[in-house]
Amino acid sequence: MPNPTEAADFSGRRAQAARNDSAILDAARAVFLDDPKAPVSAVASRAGVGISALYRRYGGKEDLLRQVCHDGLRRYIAEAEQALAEDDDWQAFTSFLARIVDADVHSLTVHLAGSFEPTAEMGADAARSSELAERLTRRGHASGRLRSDFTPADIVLVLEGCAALRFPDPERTRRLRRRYLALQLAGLDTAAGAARDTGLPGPPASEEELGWRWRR
Amino acid sequence: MPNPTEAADFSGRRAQAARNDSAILDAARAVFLDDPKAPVSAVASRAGVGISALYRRYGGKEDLLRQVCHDGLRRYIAEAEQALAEDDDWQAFTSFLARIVDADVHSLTVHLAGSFEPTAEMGADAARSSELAERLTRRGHASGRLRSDFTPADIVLVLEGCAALRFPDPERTRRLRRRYLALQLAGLDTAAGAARDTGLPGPPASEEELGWRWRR
DNA sequence: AGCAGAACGGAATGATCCGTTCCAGTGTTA
DNA sequence: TAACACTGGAACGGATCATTCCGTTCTGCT
Repeated sequence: MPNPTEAADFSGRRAQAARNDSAILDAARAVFLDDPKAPVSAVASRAGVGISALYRRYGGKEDLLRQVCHDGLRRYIAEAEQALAEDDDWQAFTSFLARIVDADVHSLTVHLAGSFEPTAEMGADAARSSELAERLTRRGHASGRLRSDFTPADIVLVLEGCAALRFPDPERTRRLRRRYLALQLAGLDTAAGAARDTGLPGPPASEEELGWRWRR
Repeated sequence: MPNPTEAADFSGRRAQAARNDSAILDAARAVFLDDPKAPVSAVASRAGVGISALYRRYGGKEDLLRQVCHDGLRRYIAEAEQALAEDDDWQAFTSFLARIVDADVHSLTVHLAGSFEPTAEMGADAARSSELAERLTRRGHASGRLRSDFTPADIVLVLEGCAALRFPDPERTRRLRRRYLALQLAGLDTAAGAARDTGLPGPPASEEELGWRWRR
């Protein structure tokens, strides 16, 4: 039996299995992004496989949902870390938002929340993602350009507003989301003159308010 | 038989019928706002009436959906007209956005689109609402404060981003939406210094792109 | 008082949808 | 060629939901 870690070039059935692994996850992401309540069969047919190929890998729909969501969370963290690696503080902050919008990773988490029982590991990753967002916000403030009444919780809701925009063509969707992200950044950036007279109204969302979706 | 136009003070069954008329529409708005695919029975129980009271008034679910949506469209128009009555150009523009956000009327249209066959009258009202939005945008530009690359199509998407924010408490939802509306207005308002260096990226949405939801 | 019927609540119906299981077929490995 | 891993998709069973139907209550009128 070949070493399963070097999963490079299998032929026939094994190759198909390896291809199916990612095909199913990709399909699941695409399908559930479009409709969180889509049937499992839609994922299978989008992936070009039978239902059994899917059930061989996942214990059930909830399991699949969880994996897709957790995968999205991991991407979120990866993007945040990449952004954090930028030298310029303001650049780190803005590129983070742009990255998340481009990766279309936020709506995944948002729309799927509450449709499965989260694992402990997901909880840990979620905590890590919050911490990263906070670091990014601090760097934004440190740059002197981010308006002072902007909080990490605002990141979540700004991204959510962008993620709500959806069009048939994914690339067009990305471009339009960028347009409104730019608009909000203009409102955020004191170097652009924003926040000259008034602060943002109302308190930002609390942690508890943001966590509400996850309850089922 | 009493004159049905003066629907003021009926007693007993008639009064209940009159009350149910609005109770059902209110319930339908609330329920479908929360979940566009909610069952008809959910609307009935929320309204505190039986299913038959509902089917007595509407030909079916699609009919109900259509009425709710058309009602929302009419409110949209009413708010736009009120805003247009403001003296100050910039005030007219901003208060329009605030009004629509407060009335939570936009997400209604957005989420329900495509789930019913629109009537000709709805088409006419939709055209009217576009025209009003365009007038409001022109006044924004006339005030000299609205950044020049902002178009009427942007209104739709800004509102859509706000409408995507949703929390268990409606009042809290309203407040938080206002927060992000304010953020976007800050990015829109050249008097706040926005748009000093860069324009918004990407072209705005076209009419066709915005109309895509209505196709079924 | 007594009747016709408007209006109602909610159970019954019938169809559809969907998650999951099952099985026969196919290529792979030894 | 025998054992096996994997697959596609049909079949099953439960759940959901729009709609219909029926028995009851209340109103307005004679």
